[in-house]
Order: sequence, then structure tokens, then C-alpha cells
Amino acid sequence: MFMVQFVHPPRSEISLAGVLGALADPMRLRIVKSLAAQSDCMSCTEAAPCPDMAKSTLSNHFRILREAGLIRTSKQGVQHRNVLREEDINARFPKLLKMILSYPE
Amino acid sequence: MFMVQFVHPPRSEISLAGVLGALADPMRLRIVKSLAAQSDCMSCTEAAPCPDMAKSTLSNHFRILREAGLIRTSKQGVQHRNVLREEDINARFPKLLKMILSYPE
DNA sequence: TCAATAGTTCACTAGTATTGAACTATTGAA
DNA sequence: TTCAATAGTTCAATACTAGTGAACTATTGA
Repeated sequence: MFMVQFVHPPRSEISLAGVLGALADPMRLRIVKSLAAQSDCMSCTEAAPCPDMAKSTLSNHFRILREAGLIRTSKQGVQHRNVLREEDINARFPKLLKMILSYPE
Repeated sequence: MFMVQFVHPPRSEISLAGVLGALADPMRLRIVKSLAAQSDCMSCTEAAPCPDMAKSTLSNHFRILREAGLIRTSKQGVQHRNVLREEDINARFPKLLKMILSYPE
């Protein structure tokens, strides 16, 4: 009877290396772009960058984004609600996120 | 009698994931900051982020920066001349480098 | 009660990072 | 010329990280 606990670093512990490392993967970048395009939250499968990715791989990508401080995950019924921690990232590294997401590739 | 050949991707092949991945390491970020602060080139040991790092590790970091398209290396005598490919990066991802290097950590 | 759904965790394999040791290439001095 | 010093690279070994199928947990709805 163990609830899944999500690890979210506080704003002050979000590191540049962590953020860059999390975004340095085409799949994770697409996940973040999807989340940035949404005003509200998305489930993991909604934000999945491609349909044929293994569930465990997707789950791992979300964990990496979460632990880097890029997204916040909460549980809502059977799904997970993922939101971009835009304010926290902007407070820590102003304009970085917007700039990275602005490049076409 | 094999000359060491350096791999430098052309500007068009510099990828965002490659650049972010290369910069997503505190040691490599420090190397790039050192190079950005210099107007001319630096040898590998001059740009070394800390004195106790193994030579092979340092060499590997420079290789990663080179293959990501962040630096250009040429041989000059017994040393290697490393320069930041600022124009190429700026052409490909405007303002990204300056922004990343501007954060204090 | 039981099946379906949404993710996580585990175990395995494959790729990548760090490092000491050995190697290559260049320079400068005896 | 010969030899040592210097600057990096390459190799081999170990340790860590990513991708994936299979098994598992938790929630919902029939």
C-alpha cells in the first residue's frame, strides 16, 4: 500500500546543468514544448512525443524532467497531471526556457 | 605516423540537443566560460576547469565540446588552440550562448 | 468482482563517463 | 643527434546511465 511519491526539487535547487541536461534530449524537448503550448496540464500519454515509445521509457523521461525541476506532477485519479514549472524556471534562469523553446528543430 | 584529425561539424549540423548536452556539465560549462572570456584561443590545460582533473577526462570533455560544434581546435606546436565557435552558434541559435553563459553558477 | 487504464518499478542489455597507463607528436637543450 | 619534457590522445577497465519488455500498483467503471 505504497503511494507513489513524486520528487520535486525546490526552486532554489534547480540547477542549470540539470535543466540543460533534461532539455538535451529531442524527446524530452518535445514533451516540454507540448506542455508549454498547453495552458493547463497534460497526462503523460497526452504529452508523449511519439506513439510507439515504450511506457517505461516515457515514464523515465518524465522522471528526469521532474527531478530537474522542469515539470510538476500530481496524481489525479488514474492519470498524472503534468505542468511546466515555468515560473520557477524563469525565476532561476530568466528567458532561458522561452529562448530554447523558440528554436524550430 | 598518423596525424590527429579533429572532427568539427559544419555549422548546419550543429544541433540544439548536442549544444545543450555539451553545456549540461559543470566542468564543460566552465571551459566554455573560460574560452568566452578570452579574445584569443586557449590550450586545453589553460582552459582546464580544475587542476586535479585527469588528462584523459579533460581530453574527453574537449572532444565532446568539439563534436557538438561549440569549439574549434587546431594544432599549434605541442599545444592545441581552442576557440569558441561563437559566430556559428549564434547563427544557429541566436542569443542562446550568451544567455546560458550569463547565469552566475 | 473484475477488467481496463495509466504509470511505476524491476531486470536486462547497451551505450557513455572517468581514470590510470601507455602512446604520439613537438620542442628545446645537451 | 639524442634525449627528456610537454601536451594531448587512445586504450582498457570499471562504474554509471538510457531504453525496453515484463510484472506490478492504483484508480475507475461496468
